[in-house]
Amino acid sequence: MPEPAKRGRPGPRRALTENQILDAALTLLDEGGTDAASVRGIAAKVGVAPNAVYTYFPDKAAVIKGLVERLLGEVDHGLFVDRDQPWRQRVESLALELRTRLSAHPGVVPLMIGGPMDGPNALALNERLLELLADAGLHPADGARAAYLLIVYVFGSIALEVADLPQPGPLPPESERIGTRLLAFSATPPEPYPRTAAAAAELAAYISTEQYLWGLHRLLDGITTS
Amino acid sequence: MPEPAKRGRPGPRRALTENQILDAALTLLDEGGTDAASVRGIAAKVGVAPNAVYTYFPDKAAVIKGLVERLLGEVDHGLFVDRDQPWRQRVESLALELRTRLSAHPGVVPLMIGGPMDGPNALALNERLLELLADAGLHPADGARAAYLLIVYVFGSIALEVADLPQPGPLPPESERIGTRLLAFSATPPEPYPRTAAAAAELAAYISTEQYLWGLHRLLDGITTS
DNA sequence: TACATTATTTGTACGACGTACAGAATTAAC
DNA sequence: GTTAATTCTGTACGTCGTACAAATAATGTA
Repeated sequence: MPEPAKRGRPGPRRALTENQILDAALTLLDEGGTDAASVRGIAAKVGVAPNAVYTYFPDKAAVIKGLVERLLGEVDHGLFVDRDQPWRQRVESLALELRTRLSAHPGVVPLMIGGPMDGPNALALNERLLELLADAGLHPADGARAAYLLIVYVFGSIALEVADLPQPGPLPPESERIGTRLLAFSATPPEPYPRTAAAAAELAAYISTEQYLWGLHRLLDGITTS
Repeated sequence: MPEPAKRGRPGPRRALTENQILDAALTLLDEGGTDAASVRGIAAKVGVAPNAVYTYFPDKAAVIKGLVERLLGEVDHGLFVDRDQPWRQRVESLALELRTRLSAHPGVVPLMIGGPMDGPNALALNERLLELLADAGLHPADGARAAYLLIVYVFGSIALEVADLPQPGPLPPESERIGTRLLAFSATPPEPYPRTAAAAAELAAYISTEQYLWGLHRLLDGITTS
């Protein structure tokens, strides 16, 4: 929505766009963890003075907010708006899609939990979920509560996963912690401990996804039998 | 566990203790929010130079960790270790106790989610929950999964509450459109019901607790019918 | 009592952070 | 060519976490 333009115009060759800034922020978060998204770092990444960022965003919080919004905007609604599909499958698609999108950028999760998610895309997703549950035949009141439960589950699950993962580059000194965690949470204790960090990460990913689905099914059972 | 002491001894009047530092940190968090717990602020609160804190904690993260641990150490185990009580009630007691403890200090929640919770008290709680579920007759594998689900639910719920996400609003008026009703308790309360801020807070507290219990029951239903 | 030893606290300093403000640079409209 | 609008930079302030060395005060030993 660019204003109709007044007298004078752009600036000097316009070195920046909002999306470049968000790209830089996301890259930094992905490779350096939650604390790596500094305004100065972002500016450096796009080759600009630190305060140039403030031409496009009022403050750092706005950058984060924009980033979260863009991420949420990427979720594929096509997966769960199809009214001909069984509703449980649609909920599952939504939950899995969200999880996939978010855990692809673990550094973002603490930031998005840190502040209110009231952007248009967040609200749109909320709305979709409510519609979906209404399609499932739930009374609006029950639909709202079920939506709450599902949202809590999705975000809680991701937050827990992220909190457990090593934030910065190198993996933790000992994979012992992963081992005990899996022992506590997984159905079958990993008989052979993962040798390499990559194997450990892969196993953890598999188990946590499987875990996630199991919990989701229990949730759905709870909702339907109420 | 103070070392047996060598030759010389204390310092100059020992102005500090770990607990005083944690107290100051908690007070700051309570009255100023998550960002208010700065090392300098803590030091000022106990009337000491900023770096004096580093005599007792290696860094700020350790202070936070100590604070979380102390908080978790305060949960009353007596409420749910009684094997003669019905297990569902015991789980409920644990979940509610945790929620009460944590939402009494909302500023702490993002901090505790920010890092792994691997302190002794956290692990002890985990252990208690697993024992409880074992008492309930759940197969160890199912117990572990149920524990995961419950933990996700408890922390996710609290995190969501703290993050000011859209929670289900007042239930009665069913004629309203489903989407807009959810907005009733998000970021800025529009015009509806509560007149005073105190009344609104009270109502919100009631609703979110009630919501929490409902979700918990759905969870428990899901677990038992699996 | 005097001394040496040790734990605690402070003084000072550094680098990184978010961001405010004034000006330079650049472009478009007149 | 002048003018007005926009974008970016230079510089600066206050705050943060925290490292290092010196000052302080209490203790155990002599």
